Amino acid sequence: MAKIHEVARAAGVSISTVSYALSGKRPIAPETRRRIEEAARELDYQPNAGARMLAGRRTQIFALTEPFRADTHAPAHMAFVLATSIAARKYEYDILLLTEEEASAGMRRVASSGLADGVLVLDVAPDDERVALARRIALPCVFIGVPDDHEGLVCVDLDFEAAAALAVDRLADLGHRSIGLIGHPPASYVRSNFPPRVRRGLEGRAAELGVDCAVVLPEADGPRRTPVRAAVRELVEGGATALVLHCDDTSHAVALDELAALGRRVPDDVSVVSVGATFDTSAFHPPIDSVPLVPSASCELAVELAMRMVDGGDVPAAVHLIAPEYRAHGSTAPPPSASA
Amino acid sequence: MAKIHEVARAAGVSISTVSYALSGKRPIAPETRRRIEEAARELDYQPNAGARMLAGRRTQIFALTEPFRADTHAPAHMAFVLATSIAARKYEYDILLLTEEEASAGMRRVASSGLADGVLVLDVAPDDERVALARRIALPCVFIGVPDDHEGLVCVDLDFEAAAALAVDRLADLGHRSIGLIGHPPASYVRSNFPPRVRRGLEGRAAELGVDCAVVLPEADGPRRTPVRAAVRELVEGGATALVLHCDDTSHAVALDELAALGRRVPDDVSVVSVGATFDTSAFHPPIDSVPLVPSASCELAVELAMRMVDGGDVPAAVHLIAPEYRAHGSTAPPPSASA
DNA sequence: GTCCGTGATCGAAGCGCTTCGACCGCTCGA
DNA sequence: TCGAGCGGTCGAAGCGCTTCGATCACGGAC
Repeated sequence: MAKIHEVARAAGVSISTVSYALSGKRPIAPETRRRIEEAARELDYQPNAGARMLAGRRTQIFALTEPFRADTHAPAHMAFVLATSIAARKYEYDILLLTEEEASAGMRRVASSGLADGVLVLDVAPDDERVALARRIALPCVFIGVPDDHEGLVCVDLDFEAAAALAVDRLADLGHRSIGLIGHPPASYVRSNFPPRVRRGLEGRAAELGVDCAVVLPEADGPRRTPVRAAVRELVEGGATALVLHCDDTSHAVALDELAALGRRVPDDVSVVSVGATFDTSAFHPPIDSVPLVPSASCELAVELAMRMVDGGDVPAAVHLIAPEYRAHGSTAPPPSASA
Repeated sequence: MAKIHEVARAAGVSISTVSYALSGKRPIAPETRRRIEEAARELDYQPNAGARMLAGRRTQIFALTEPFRADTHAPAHMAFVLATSIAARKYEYDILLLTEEEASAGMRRVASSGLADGVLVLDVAPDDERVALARRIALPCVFIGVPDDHEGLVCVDLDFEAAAALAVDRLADLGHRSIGLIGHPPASYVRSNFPPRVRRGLEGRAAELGVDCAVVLPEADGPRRTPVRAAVRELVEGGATALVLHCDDTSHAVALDELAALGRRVPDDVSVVSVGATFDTSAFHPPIDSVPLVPSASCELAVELAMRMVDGGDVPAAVHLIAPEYRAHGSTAPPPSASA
């Protein structure tokens, strides 16, 4: 709770010199700077947040709007919140949490009270109500996810189409001619923005390559995940030699379990690739190849763009897609027919 | 982005009158107040956050420290974060997120820069490092959870001992003389503060009432939850006529599934009670009686205490335990032997 | 030797709000 | 009738910081 004038007195300089020394905005003699820094350290000086906001026109705060919908997949979203927070701290920014109904009312409030320098929008729905708001408020907004109508917005996201296509490429390269997708529950294809993109990417690239492609979207249910098991059986018995998984971690585990129950070995009998997972697919038995969704990648880019906007740099209003990356863990191989 | 002087001009009064009218801290003539409120509404006036912090010595912000440990159960913690945020908004407070390593460094930073009026501590470990920090900083701190060493701290939590005891009471009242507890994985009994309290409460009350009591702590594992199934079998075959569940939602579902697989009906053959669950146990098949852990109850009390401390009221440094509540959903009945 | 440019530092003016003390006119009790 | 008291309002002093000139000493160029 030391104040700047105490530091100034301790260092034998004026208040403004302290400010310039600490911000580096004007040249200060090395010896003077040293004294000031030492005094600041000894007094445990931290500039008062309110005063800084008022005088500096910078709050050093980003608002994070996160609706926490009932169907929000908690672990994944926690990972995004965490990644955002860590990315922001690298620029000395803090995160103010705006939840629920507050996601919209809060955005407005934060904008007009000048509580934050920018807004990061998480858990984006295809028809997100925050889109309209983002266009209206005079605050940099970055969407992590892509709403249907994203004109004039700055969005960041994994290139899900390319991610799915990458998985298809890999499998096709190995000689697979028939692959199956186990997706999220059907409801997710309405509420979230990315499941349809994975499906599109997969089917599109499969068509380009002349690869057969079946899609099953198992309903969500209890711990038995019966629909997932049924999906695995359906696809494998239908002749698929490779499975692409785009679903939650439990479904991954259940799918592997079902393959084992069917006596199909991975990767000898069936190849498996995960697309868009935020969890660690190398921890499964067996470890699974993955084209992951990396929260820190999206969040770091989002924060970087937000910072540029705050600093007055101009950032193209566009969807900034992050290139996918294939992580091999040994769950893919040529199909049995090819080696036979 | 309207400023107070614009409101003052529009309403034909001085700046201070606007401030008093809006804060209610001095009597203002009804007609004047009306004009001011109207002007504020029309200009969409929101006091500037920085100016307010500086002049008012109130930030209207609570910091929330949430370490997001790897073993943190995401859905439960998201529920707490959300509940805290909602509780805080009732007092017009916002939540600033402090995560990870930042949980400690951030507490210090927030305290000495005056960014928040108080700190809410979530996901408390028995030997939490934030305890020492809380004693050192000059900011109201409220722990949601009880660390081992809580002297001088303000803590809020469900009375887990009483919750477990309540479950035992209910079962004993119905005539059960042998009950089994299926708890969290053993590791949780070291890392978290509440599992041991449930166990203590259960065993203690069971001993008082002369009820047999067996405890199994199944290891965490994959989606099959084999250890949970084994635990159910072990307890039921060991003669338990009632199960107390203190574990995650998947384990609940698996336990019910295993009972069904064993041909034991709930509640006719086996009674089941859940203790300390944050999820909805009435959604299971069959619905399960519950002595729940209600995030909003803990968080609302925590925020209320924090507000009192901010307002200078004195709050006893103590563990504020919340009385448990029994929610019947039809999963308990007298044991078969009693009715036979 | 004078002048000017430059690096280093300082003083003071805000930033937009809250709050203290003062003021003014009115009512009511003595 | 007079003054105390009070409801209602205003002006101004900060809150702690950033930042814009201004200042000053010093060296090099002419």
